[in-house]
Amino acid sequence: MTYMQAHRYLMQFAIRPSVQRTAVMEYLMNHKTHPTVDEIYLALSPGIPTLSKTTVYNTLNLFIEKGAVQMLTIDEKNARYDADTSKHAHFYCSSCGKVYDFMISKPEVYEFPVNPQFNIHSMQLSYYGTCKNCNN
Amino acid sequence: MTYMQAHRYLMQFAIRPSVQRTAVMEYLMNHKTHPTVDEIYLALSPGIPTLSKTTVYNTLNLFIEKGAVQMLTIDEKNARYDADTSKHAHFYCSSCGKVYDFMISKPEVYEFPVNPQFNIHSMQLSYYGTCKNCNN
DNA sequence: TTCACTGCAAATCATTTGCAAGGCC
DNA sequence: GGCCTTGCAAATGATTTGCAGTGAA
Repeated sequence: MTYMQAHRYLMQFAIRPSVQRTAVMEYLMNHKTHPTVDEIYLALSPGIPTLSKTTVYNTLNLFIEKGAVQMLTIDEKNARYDADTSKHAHFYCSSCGKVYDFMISKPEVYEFPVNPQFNIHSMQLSYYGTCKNCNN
Repeated sequence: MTYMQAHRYLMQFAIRPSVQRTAVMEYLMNHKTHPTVDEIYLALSPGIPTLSKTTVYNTLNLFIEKGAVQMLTIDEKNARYDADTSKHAHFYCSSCGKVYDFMISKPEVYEFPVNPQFNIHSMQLSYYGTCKNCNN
């Protein structure tokens, strides 16, 4: 995924593509590891020395508002961000703290239930446990 | 749900039932609103004037460790706690911040998927949107 | 020129830690 | 006595806010 592709993607969401914003989106598209704010900041700092963590926060909050990324609440310590808004679940390893994408083969689990009490906008399906690397 | 029932429930999990611990468990059993630490503390303070928030934190962490309650990560602001460990989903209203229990009729969504990469201990199914009270 | 964006510093808020006092076996 | 529990105060760490400087349309 190139810088220009991230640039175009932002325009689709009517997000003005500044250098900082495009770099954050490019990073999210290329690193499907559901990074934290700190990880994004540390990764981009060398390339953009003036980057501040405030801008990373501002940028991610804007992306969420515009619907370009999803915030994951799977990890109680830090917010994590996912630019992949397609239907998939996540697995959180409580040993190493990594968040993995998790494809569930039953499509019906992703359907929004019908309930007159609730107007559902989105959902999150999260599994917890230990990953293979940590089990051995 | 009485104090004595909460007391017995704690014993089942090999949790020494102090006055503070039993009061926290009794509160969780009687208020299925997925309270935050602060809500629990504020509710119990009048009855137990010496209670400290540290003790509420200690107590809830102990309950989680022993498997007597589940921590919900549905709300990115505060941890929330649920003494009902049976299979059910949750709905988070992004307008009023309330967390509702949400029964999903399809039992298959609660089944742990089989995947050699992951050793699954638990899951959370969370829906986001606005509730009926906030829509009107 | 105007207005949105950026980034530093300070503030806020939830949670954890250190530690001393109290209570139970 | 010894250990577990409690609770205060301080520390930590993520996130937000205030605000002034910068840059683009």
